[in-house]
Amino acid sequence: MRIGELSERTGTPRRLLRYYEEQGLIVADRAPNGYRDYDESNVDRVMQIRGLLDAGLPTRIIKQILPCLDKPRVIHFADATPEMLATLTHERDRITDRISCLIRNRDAIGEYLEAVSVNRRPEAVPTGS
Amino acid sequence: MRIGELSERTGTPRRLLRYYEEQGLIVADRAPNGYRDYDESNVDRVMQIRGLLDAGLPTRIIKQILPCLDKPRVIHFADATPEMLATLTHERDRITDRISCLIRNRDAIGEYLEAVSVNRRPEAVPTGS
DNA sequence: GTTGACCCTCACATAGATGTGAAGGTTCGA
DNA sequence: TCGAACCTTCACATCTATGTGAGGGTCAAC
Repeated sequence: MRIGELSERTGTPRRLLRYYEEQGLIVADRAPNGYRDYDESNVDRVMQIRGLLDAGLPTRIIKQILPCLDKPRVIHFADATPEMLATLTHERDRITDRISCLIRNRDAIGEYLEAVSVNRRPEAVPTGS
Repeated sequence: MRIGELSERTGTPRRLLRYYEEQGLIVADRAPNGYRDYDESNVDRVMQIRGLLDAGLPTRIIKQILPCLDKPRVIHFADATPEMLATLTHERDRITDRISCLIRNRDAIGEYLEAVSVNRRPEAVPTGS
């Protein structure tokens, strides 16, 4: 598929698809006329990328994570240098931190919304404190 | 406490503490000489802010979330306009999306690391596919 | 064979979070 | 009273992900 279709199917501006390619996050074949030619797997990959970017990861890190997401993984074990494994471990832990932070805050928002929906103007809310 | 101490205790450059204030995320009293004067609660608040920024939320959104985090909440119910509640609901859902994305990817990294630790150079990995 | 809808590269612009430093006031201890 | 270590504001710089558009090629349909 060409860039327009990928753009539509992923809701991503063409500009960014080219940018992700420049950053080494996706690869595209080229048709004889120079047009980029994407295969089906790029749809999922682009969604992954967007999700991770939105979650605050920079392209530099995403690039290192992406090989983990391909199944079967066999081919990619060549990348598994000790430094790479250390990086991955570290990033995994940082992601875990992010997750707990987000869960905490989401739950706080949830509780707030709950409290508001129960009583638009409460004098006191049982917070346990 | 003054900005230097808050900076040290939160691991945040002074520059950013001033920036967060400018964005309306924190407030500081002023000593007679003009120095910012923070109270204890700002330590936690700054950590919240940094966590959320790191998780990809812009200061504009963080500003709207912060009131949810204060307990007791009683005072803040004044902010609970319908638009605000809609925004919060929406942001909560977006955060939930981010969380699932991060969990998916973290687990994928985990599986990758696991696979590597079991066998540095496997011919085939049981992926279920 | 021209038009319209694609595609290409290149390049400059923007926005948000952050780095850095200048120019200057305050406070405190030697 | 001087210097060190704070603090202030202001302003320009940087990086990353994006927006936008110019200048130009390709191709299918009419």
